Amino acid sequence: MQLLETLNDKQREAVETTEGAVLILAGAGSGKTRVLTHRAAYLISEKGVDPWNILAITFTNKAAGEMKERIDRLCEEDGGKVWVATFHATCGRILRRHAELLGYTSNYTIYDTDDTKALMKRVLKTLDVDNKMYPERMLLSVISSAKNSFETPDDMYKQAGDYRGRKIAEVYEEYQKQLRANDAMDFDDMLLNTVELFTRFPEVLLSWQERFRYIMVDEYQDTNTVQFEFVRLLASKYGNLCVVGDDDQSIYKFRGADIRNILEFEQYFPKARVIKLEQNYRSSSNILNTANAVIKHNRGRKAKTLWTDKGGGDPVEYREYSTAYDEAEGIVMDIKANLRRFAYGDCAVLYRTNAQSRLFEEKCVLYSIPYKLVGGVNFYQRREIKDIIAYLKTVVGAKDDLSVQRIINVPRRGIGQTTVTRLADYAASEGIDFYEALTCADRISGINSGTAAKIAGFVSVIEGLREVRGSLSIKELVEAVCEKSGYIKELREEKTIEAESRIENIEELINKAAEFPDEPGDMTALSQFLEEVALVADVDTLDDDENRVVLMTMHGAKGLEVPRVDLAGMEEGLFPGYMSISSGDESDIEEERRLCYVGITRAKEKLTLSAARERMVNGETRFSQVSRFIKEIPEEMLETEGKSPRAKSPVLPEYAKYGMGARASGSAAEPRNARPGSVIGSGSAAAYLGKTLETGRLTKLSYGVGDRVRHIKFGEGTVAAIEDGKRDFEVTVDFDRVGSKKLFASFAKLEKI
DNA sequence: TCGAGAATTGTTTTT
DNA sequence: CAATTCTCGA
Repeated sequence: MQLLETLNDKQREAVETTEGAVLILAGAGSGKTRVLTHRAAYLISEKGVDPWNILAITFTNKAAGEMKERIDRLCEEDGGKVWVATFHATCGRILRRHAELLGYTSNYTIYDTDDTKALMKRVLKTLDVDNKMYPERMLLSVISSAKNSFETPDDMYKQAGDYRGRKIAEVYEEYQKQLRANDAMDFDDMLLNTVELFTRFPEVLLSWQERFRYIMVDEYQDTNTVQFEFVRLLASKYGNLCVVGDDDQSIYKFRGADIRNILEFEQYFPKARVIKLEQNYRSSSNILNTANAVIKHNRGRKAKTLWTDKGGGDPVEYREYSTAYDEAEGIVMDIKANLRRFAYGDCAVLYRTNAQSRLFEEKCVLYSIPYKLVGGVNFYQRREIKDIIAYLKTVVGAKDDLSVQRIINVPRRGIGQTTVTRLADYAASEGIDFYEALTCADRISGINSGTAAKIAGFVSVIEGLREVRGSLSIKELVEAVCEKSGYIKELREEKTIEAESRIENIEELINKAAEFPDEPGDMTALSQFLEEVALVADVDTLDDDENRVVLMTMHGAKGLEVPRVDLAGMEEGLFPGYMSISSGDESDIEEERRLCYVGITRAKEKLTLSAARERMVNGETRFSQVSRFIKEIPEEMLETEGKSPRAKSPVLPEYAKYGMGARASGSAAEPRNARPGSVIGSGSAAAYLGKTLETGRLTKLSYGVGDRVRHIKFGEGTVAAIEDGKRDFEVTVDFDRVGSKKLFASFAKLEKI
């Protein structure tokens, strides 16, 4: 039983409780991955469970790979047979098997964010909706949250309070229709459809219940309602469900994650055993105390106190720079100066937004520091990669119009927008696929013979590839696509550095294809390859063994641990972000605070926090105050280059403004508090540090009780009451969608309609 | 049809 | 300051 020897009492309890529902509340760094891997190994080697019957769901593919490897190492039998995958990969694999039952082909396509955006554009065109009034981004996010709460277009239509709401429901309906027509699913659909499959076909559900008798879910705090339902259904026969999570690390509310899944787990599973892991093995006590100091400002969390028997370690540092440039330089130089202690691979720079990465990247290049940038544009989302993938999809015969339209003129074939529109219209009127329309282009009115010949050229490229696909491996097929389509040729002729790196990326894709095990002509394998490619996240490409500084967002850093961490951009308006401050909803701030907690707890030995007083945002210089999260840390816990940060009196730039850039204040959309020349907070050190944060007061509101108003996030509603509070008006609004909320007028930015 | 240059507009976070 | 969209001339 040496499997259990390396575990503490609580961990051991978690491993040994194999039957029934178990909720493991695992604080940051408390060894939850250890518990999960040991639990799987214990099930196999001590309880004699067939690895085939175990399902473990992780948050990223990288985590899945690592967990699989560790389980394998722990047990002599083949732990490799344990199904370890993300929610999306799991659903993808299940759906491949039963797609026909739901009216898809087993060849169905997965649409990523870019694809759905393109599709939405087309939806707006077919419905003749003004995309100024209804931006795609907003529509997609509304649809996504609808899907995450099982809301159909019909439901949405019935619930809609006004014209706008009904219009959005119509868009949702058409969007789904077009997805269907393209035999495609977006990320949300993958989960939704699996749940639908399980509910509509009990015999299918039963077969999977029999398969997965033991289920474990990692990062449970970030599951959404649909994922919860998926897990609940699967576990409802045997009831062996073990979830591991930490409510303090729930950072994906914007993506539909519902923290109630963890807070109310015991209500869903009354017999659930709850086990708390509170000993932290990762961070020094100075770091841990800092994390605790911040997170304790959140309400509505499960009581727990992380502790460690580690010593204090290095003091946590806080550095304030005058510009974001200085900040990047300071951090990078400091990493360089401390190389004896922390190798490049031991360092991570974390920030709130991807946009911040550029400065760090520049400085790393400047001082020739090896770095790895995670996030931003995913490898598989690069244009050239998506083009090749689109070719592959077309060649396999996926009825994905979007893919065909994407590549019909790539490389240049002289087939323009007008022609594509004509073809699409024709296809729509005849009720055929877009590609089919291409094969009879010469019969379509409005297309002249010259254009028809160009289209025929494209068709013959595809047909030629279709003829050979049966005898080629995936790798060879990718090569054939690059060759026959003239894609590589066009890039070569460009002779720019840009084109050069595109070619390199394509070669990288060919390498990936070569690694994929398949027989020549195996179309199922090709579908799998395309699916895998669609579900790769950027963190997945992170290789721990490389000796490079990691640059990424705090979201991306979840699940990671690094000896040295720099948290950059600790400024009000950036972190916590402007949106969370202005929404007037305290729970938004709490989510940011959890993110801060996640960031802090990534560090094992050394943590440095930093802020810049001045930073370029949207081409405008923005001045900010120090993040409230810094102020939540007791002064004596922070070391600030000998001096206390609060004793310093920083010089306030003349046009200091709170939150937004200069343009907004000039736009006169609403009365601004800060006229140029009137410095908020009077420039004294105390005011700068926000002890007496003075946002100025609105003296008049543009709306009154009974007026209809619009809120940037909650949508439309009616003003129920206005109270003249101490420092601001407190406005109570009954929102159509989200119910009644109390907001501060100066933050909420309500718009009268 | 297509490219160059102008204009506009935008901010979280990601499977 | 981008990145994307728009506009216009060839």
